[in-house]
Amino acid sequence: MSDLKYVVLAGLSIEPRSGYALTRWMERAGHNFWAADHSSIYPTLTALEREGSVTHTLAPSQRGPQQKIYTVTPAGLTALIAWVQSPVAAPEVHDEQMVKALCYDLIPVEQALTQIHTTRAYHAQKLHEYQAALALLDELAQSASGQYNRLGPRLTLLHGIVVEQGYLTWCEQAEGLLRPPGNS
Amino acid sequence: MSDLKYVVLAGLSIEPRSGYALTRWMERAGHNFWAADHSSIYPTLTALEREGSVTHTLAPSQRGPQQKIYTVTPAGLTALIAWVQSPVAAPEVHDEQMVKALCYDLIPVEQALTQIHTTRAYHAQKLHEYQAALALLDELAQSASGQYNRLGPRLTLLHGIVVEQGYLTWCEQAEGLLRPPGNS
DNA sequence: TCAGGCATGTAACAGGTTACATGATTTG
DNA sequence: CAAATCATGTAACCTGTTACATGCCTGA
Repeated sequence: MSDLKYVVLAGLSIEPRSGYALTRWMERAGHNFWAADHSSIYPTLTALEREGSVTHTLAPSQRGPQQKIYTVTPAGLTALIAWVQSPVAAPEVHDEQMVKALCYDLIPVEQALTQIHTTRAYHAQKLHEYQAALALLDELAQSASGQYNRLGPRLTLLHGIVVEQGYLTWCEQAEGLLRPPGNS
Repeated sequence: MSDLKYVVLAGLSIEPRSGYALTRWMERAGHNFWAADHSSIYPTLTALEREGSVTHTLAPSQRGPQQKIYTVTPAGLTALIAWVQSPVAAPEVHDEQMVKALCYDLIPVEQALTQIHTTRAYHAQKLHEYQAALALLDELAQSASGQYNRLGPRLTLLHGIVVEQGYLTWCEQAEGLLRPPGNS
């Protein structure tokens, strides 16, 4: 039972969705804490359905073919809750930028700085997205009658924001260290 | 050619090491940006040697059996430098805590708070380790004649510190949101 | 009509993890 | 003398990715 199952269950517990919508959601919201591709999500949904954790109903789509809208079953919810209560594992990171930074002594300073600029732009963009999403959440929380006022999505968004801010801080520190001292 | 090859090359470019020492290093320093186990490091070293990127010499050990000390070859260094200069990929994260946080609406607040306390303790510990390592680096940089004064290790340490600080910030925010309002 | 987004899936391959397997040396 | 740490490796399994495969609908 891989963790991806629980990620998918978690995604569906917020709101029933199609595999395609789940993929989109993982790209946007989920990407700051879990990476997954549509080609692993579809088989996971099939497996979850086989074991009785989700069911699907067919629904027409505005654009494109019919969708399978997946919903968490009571059994699936029970399994999800049990997992949520189990001890957390440490986060696992694979950050190429850091491996490259580790080797910045081996390349010209200019190139290292250029690379960091690119990285900074990427994370500034991400920060922007998360902040916009949080603003949207706030709006929905005020207008709607509480069903959009879940803690979960807010917590992960806050995390994303903190992470991106941290990365930007690091970029500045790195630039400071790389730029030759006394170079204005 | 997996990225792990370059992680290993990067680790060896800082200092020639045995597979065991590399594993230790990945656990400590490397764990904040790349997760890998000894059972993937040994085969990677074998592969790197087969393609001429590293060589090894045998060395006796104080404790335990003989070690294979691996060194990066000129060809390996060239390959590493080329990779370092190539565009960076976005970091890939798999953070269980965030998936669970996403589901905190489903469990009692007390349990969520307990889980966050555990997480906070973990990251506080990590922060401590990284700060101690940075202090050690500073010492070495002052005393030794520059060979310990590489930018790379300092950059990744700074990143680790920023990341852990960010995580601690998030834990506080999460506690604030979870704790029932008006509960002193 | 054609490019792009919607929508779902499969197959082959690459990668990493768990567990297995071995054995020396030191510390308590 | 037992446990922990040092030290290196292998094999089976699981998982996930890349690429392949299909087809509808909409807007330019």
